[in-house]
Amino acid sequence: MKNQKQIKNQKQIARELGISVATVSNALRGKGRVSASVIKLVTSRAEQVGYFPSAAGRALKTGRSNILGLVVPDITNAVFPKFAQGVEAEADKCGYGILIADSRGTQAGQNSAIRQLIQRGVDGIIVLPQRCTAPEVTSVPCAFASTPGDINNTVAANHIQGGQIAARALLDLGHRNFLLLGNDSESQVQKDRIQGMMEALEGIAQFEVCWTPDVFPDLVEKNKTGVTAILTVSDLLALRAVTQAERAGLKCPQEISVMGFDDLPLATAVRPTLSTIVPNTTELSKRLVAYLSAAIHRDVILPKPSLVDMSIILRESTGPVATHSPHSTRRLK
Amino acid sequence: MKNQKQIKNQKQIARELGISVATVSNALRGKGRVSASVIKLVTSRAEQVGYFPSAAGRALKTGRSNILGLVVPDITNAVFPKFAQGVEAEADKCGYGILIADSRGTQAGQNSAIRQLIQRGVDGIIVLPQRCTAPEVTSVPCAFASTPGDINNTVAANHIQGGQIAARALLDLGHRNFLLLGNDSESQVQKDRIQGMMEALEGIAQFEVCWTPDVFPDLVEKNKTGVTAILTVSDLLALRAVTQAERAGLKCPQEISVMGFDDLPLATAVRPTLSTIVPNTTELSKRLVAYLSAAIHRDVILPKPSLVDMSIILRESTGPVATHSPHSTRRLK
DNA sequence: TTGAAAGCGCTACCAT
DNA sequence: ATGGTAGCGCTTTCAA
Repeated sequence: MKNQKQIKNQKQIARELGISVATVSNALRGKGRVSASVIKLVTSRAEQVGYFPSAAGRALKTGRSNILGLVVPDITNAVFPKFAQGVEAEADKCGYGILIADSRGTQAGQNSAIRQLIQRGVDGIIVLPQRCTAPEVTSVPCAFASTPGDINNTVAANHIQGGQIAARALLDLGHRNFLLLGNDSESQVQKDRIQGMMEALEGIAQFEVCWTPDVFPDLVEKNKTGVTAILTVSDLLALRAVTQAERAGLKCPQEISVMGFDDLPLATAVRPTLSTIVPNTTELSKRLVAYLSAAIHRDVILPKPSLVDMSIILRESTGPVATHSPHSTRRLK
Repeated sequence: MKNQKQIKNQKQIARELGISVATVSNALRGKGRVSASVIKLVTSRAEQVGYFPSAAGRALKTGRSNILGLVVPDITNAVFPKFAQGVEAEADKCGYGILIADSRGTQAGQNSAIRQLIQRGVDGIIVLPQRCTAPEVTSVPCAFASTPGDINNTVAANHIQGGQIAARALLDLGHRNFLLLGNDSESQVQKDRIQGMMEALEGIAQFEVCWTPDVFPDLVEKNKTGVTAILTVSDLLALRAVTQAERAGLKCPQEISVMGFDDLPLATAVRPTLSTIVPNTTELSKRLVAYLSAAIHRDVILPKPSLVDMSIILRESTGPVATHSPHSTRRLK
């Protein structure tokens, strides 16, 4: 017991210094009117004994824990880590800690996760909703990161715009015959991305949409019919397209270009490295935390919910359409 | 203000019921000697008004927050999510929440993250150390997840054993000429994995170790010299080996087998799917949380630190050595 | 069986 | 400029 280094509190510091706890508190917080000499005395003493305020005591008094909850549908989902990192960094800047909760992909799990977090005393909650399910009404501020819905506290990546810039980038490279690849036609995110692609291609190029729950289309055959570019809704799918193509002897990007989505870590770990559409997780996190912070402090004007544009990173998996290819654009004209 | 649903506390429940707070507390916690009728009365009332105890109040009184800190070197590291999920699940089972902190890959960041967590009042901390750097002494129980070191509160995946089973699996498939692939010869994890592989192969098969910080070995040339199997230290590296091989016209697994490590999500997303060595994150998490829980409650006997064996998953990227191949084992004999 | 009261560590109000 | 004190919500001891 004795070897356990005792943590000092304000009371003990006050006693040792022969002053009151109120003065210690005031001196430490820079509040109140305390003489410079006492401030110096107290702060140096506090430093010396390694004092830091008790989170519980402060939370009880102020009614704030300075902790935000983060509900994620599935931690093993590859897009989560980048997001969590952004949120953690931004929260840290604002003095908040992040308590994570896994909703295990179910609506019930999501609700129970939210309840859990509230009971743990978080000041606000960020939810990455599972398939855009409606939120449960809660007693603390909540912000949602998802595709735009009807709720007004949602911040979302602009997946439609993301799909558009993916398509335009390949149009710029001369491609005029596309294969659009998704793997979950129920996912609003994927639907939005595909929709954006279609909007950008409509009337300018040929395209075919292909949802592949399990079977993968025969890329060689597609290529024979003139396809020179594949737009996918995820890096994982893009990777699969690339490996599938190369196995069949189709060189990427010389004979076929492939575009991914999300800029997962694997995008730069594979060869060819993947061109991809990257969500601005920093900005998303910033807005989510800013919204919560404002709501927590009961600011009158809350930041507007909004869409955050995505950007593009061109790497090795995309290239100009091969002019000498028998399947190139020229032939279609 | 008025529309904000007021959260009830014990005092209010006590007043409404015309009894004392002490009785409410006792009834709710099943402690003390309270009549069954009062218990029923209080619990039903609590349920009815949606009462839940204030985390801050309880923490202040008990000195425990029921929150564990988790320090990770880099959230975007692909092995982290599975780990975090395991820890979160296990902690949840034991009534703990998880507060995450990113050490941003530096020793200084790690120390500051630990300090932060302590200030937030966590009861214990799990650290995934950056390159096995020594821990800073702390005032709360700490458990480390890493390769075995000298510290006695470390739980680690048995990377050496993992390397061994990777090698043995391919020996069983008839392979006798290996290429061992790492990409960071400073990493203790990678060194252990390679060491395990070498131990299993020594005296039984030929092998060559190759550290590839940037340049990738010419697999076709290696294959010409008889190599039929590649053992890597990560799925990412395995994937790169597979794509490299297939680009060069070497079929996987028909002509060359490739083994990964970690069972990242991408392992099943690519073709061929990757055979890999998978750490038992569930067991690791269980032991870490169990250790901390025991330490927090000042149990006399603490669970022993220990190594957790890894297991193997055989998928499509490995196969029997081709008997007809001119480079197969027979030729070496 | 029940209740009164102390006190965990902190902040803020009000006196001095 | 400084200090006394109340009280945040809870648990626990002790008294009734």
